[in-house]
Amino acid sequence: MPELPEVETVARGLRAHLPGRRIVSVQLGKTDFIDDPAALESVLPGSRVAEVRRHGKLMALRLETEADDAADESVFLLIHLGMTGRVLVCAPGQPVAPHTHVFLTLDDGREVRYTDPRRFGRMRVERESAMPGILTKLGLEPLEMTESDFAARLAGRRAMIKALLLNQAVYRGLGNIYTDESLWRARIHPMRLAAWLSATERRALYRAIRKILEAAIRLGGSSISDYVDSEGNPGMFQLRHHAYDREGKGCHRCGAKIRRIIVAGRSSYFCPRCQTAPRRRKKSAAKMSQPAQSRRRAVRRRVPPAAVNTAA
DNA sequence: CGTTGAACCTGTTTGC
DNA sequence: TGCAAACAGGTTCAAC
Repeated sequence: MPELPEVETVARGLRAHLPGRRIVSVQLGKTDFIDDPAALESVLPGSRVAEVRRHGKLMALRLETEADDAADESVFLLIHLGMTGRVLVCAPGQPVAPHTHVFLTLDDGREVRYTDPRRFGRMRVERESAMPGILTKLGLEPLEMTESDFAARLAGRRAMIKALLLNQAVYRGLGNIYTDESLWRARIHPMRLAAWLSATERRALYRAIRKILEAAIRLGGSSISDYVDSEGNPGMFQLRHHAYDREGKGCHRCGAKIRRIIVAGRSSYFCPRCQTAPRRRKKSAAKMSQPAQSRRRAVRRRVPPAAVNTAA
C-alpha cells in the first residue's frame, strides 16, 4: 500500500491530532515487527508528541520525554507501514480491527492504533542523535530535489531505471505504483538503463514524478485493497492510474493494450507503444568465433554519456 | 556494481 | 465447488 503519497496523507492526519498530546500508556500485541518492544514500553508512556515528520516512506514522531534531567534530547518513534500497515486515531470505544498490535492511549482518551496483517511494517524508538545517520542512508526526497539533483543520481548508473527509482537509497518514497505511473507519464520503458536516458527524458521523468506525487497526495493516495488514512478513509488516486494494475486495458494516450512484465522482481505495467523498449542487449558471446569475439571486445564497453563528465 | 531469488507473514484472487 | 498456487503497495540478505 504505502508509498510516499499514502504515508504523507497518514502523516498529515496524525499532524492534525497528535502534536501536544501526551501518551499515557502503551499496549502491545504481537511484537515481532518491533525492534525493541521493551524500549517502546519504557520510553513512550509519559512522553509528549512534539512533531510528526515524514522521510520517504518512514514516519518519525518526535517525542519529548518527561524531563529526567537537563538533557533535552528528543526521542523518535519511527513507523514504517510496510505493505499493509495502518495507523488510526480512534475514539476509545471503537471496535478493534483484527491484527491490531499497538495501542497508544492519549491524554484526551483517544487511541493511536497500529494494524498490520502481514507485519511487514517496522516500529522502533531512536535517540535524536541516531537520526542523521538513518537519514543519510536514504536518497533524495522526490518533492524537494531539484532537477539537477535528480539527474545527477542517474549519471553513470547501468541499472534499469525502474530498479533505480525503487531503490530507497537513491530516491526515497517511490514504490511500485508511482514508479510505473511516472514512467508511463514520461513515456519511458521501465527496462531502460538509467545512464542512457537523454536529457529530455530525464527532464520529463523528473517532472512526471512531481506531477504524479502531487496529484496523488491531493487525492489522498491510492487505495488498491488495504490502504486507508489515519481516519479510516480510502484514497482516490487509484481512479487516475494510467498504467499500474491495468494489464490488457487500453492506454489512455494511444489505446494500445497495457502490458505487464517483471522488472527488478516486481510487476511492471507499461504501454508498449508509448514506452518503447530499449534495444536488446547482446546475448552471450560464447558461440562467436575467436576473431569475431575480439572485434566485439573493442566496442563492448560503451560508456554512457552521463558518466563521462563524472569520471573526468 | 547490478541482478535474482528467497525470506519475512497473512489474505485474496486465480486456475485447474 | 474445492483446493492449491500465485500474487500483493516493502525491505533485506545471500549468492552469483
